[in-house]
Amino acid sequence: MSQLSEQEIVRREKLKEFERLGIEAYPAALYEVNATSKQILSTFKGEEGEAEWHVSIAGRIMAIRLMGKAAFAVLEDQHGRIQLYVSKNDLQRGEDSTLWDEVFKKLLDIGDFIGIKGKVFKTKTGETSIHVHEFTFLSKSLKPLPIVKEKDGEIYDSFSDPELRYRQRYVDLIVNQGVRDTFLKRTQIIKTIRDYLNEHGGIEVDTPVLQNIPGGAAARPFITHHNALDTEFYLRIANELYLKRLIVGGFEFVYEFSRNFRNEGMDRTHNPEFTVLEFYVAYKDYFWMMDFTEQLFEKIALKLHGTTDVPVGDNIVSFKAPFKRIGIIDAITEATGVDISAMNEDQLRELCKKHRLEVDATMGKGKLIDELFSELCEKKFVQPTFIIDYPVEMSPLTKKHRSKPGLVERFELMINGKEIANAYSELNDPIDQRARFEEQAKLMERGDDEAMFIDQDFLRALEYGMPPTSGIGIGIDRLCMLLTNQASIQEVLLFPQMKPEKQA
RNA sequence: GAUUCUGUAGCUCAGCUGGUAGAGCAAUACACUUUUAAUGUAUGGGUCUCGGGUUCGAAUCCCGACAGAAUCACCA
Repeated sequence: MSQLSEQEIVRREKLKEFERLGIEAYPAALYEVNATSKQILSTFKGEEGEAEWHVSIAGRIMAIRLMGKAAFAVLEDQHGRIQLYVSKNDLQRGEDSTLWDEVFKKLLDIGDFIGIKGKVFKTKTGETSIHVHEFTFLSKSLKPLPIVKEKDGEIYDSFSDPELRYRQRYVDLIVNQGVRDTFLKRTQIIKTIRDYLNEHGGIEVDTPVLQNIPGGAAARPFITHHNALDTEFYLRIANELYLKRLIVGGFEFVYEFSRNFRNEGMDRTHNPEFTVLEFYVAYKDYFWMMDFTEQLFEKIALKLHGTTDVPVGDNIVSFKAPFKRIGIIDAITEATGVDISAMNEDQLRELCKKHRLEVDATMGKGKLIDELFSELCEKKFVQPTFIIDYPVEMSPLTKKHRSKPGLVERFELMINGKEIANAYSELNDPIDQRARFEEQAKLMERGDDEAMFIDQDFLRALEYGMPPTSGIGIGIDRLCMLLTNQASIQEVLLFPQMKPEKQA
């Protein structure tokens, strides 16, 4: 604990004053609440003849404007802020004016929690307020909050240092109006998805985070150690292979909001732990999945914004289904003007070099095409677009295309120049799957540290037979960034990863 | 991981070419019974991120560390 500031000392001294007056600064008893700031503000009209409305509400004091024998204060509860009007007369108890002179005027600080009872009214200037006739101390705040002021939409003295905001998210949530709203939206997005999947027969499951073999994606994992087993485990990079095992087991529609962990760089679109929704539906293919996905996205946008047109940065993104669909080969051909469909690995490498893309010997045909696409095309897709039919080399878990040789039945959903979802007709041929894993093993030998491990148990499961299935992974954090119009992943994660704080 | 920028009061910031720190809000005291960035008067508050160096003298210049942001690389 570092040294206390002057203001912290003052607040601590007030605690002694509480004791002297016999008032509990941290009372144990519940406080009965029968209204919220939002309810009051949205229903009270202040018209003549309107019935008197006595409320009991609780929250944190965010401002005090003391004016002699009366005062205005601002109370913040979960739903918003409401103004309080307090006067000496109303807190007077016979001869005893302690509640006003001592408790309200001297001991109450910005940041303290109080409960109040009073009558709703409108002030001269027309602001709905509560005329307080009783107040109870609920919890004392010992640290001064940053004071953010606002007038006509203009913010003064904002609490804006990103480091402080993310490390002390609790303070950010208290003082910055709108931060709480972003996270409520995140919750609503997830709830909308969950409801939608449940309505369509989805079963929510939990699969292991600690895995022997980190499978289902190309990424570097975190490694941890189990003491009793004296074994290394990996934190999952994806849950795909486990969900498919459940399809083998007879579930026909499973989903999981999967916290995944990847030991890679951090920036404003990457956090070491992040959330992906994956779901798998038996007897479906990737065409069905595109239909289902665009319906889902349209529904989320409507639920959240009441419209399918969502502002994202400088653009308006339309989530109105159906979304555009284009083959990845066509997309690259369009961007480069060169038909790459018949090119071999060396020709592709040359093309990459021509566009000044970094390539090396470990990159196979699939990676080269991926490179071309993500460098030359990805950013162009602002409106939701399904990029479909990827080369087999870059999709080791995807079923071969039913009619296009060399391709697989896969799509990625691009929105605002970013990949938001990735889906396929799942590869369920165990012989083919084994061959694809062996390809990956070769890539690993060539030095690709993101190539997949061979998961023998997963192959064994497939050998028992998996129905034709379509599956998808949707990046929930990025979806939330889109729908809340945030440019940084840290704005949609309550506690984004940070380097450990140095203790003084 | 690389490059650039940033770190001064509880918060947001100022501090020119080196002379030992300032504003607004917040706090404290007083005044004010419908204010709303309330107002007025007065007061207090700082190991200038940390550690070295140059200098008579460093918030300021140099080196290093720590933390954050932006861009790039890797990736979702």
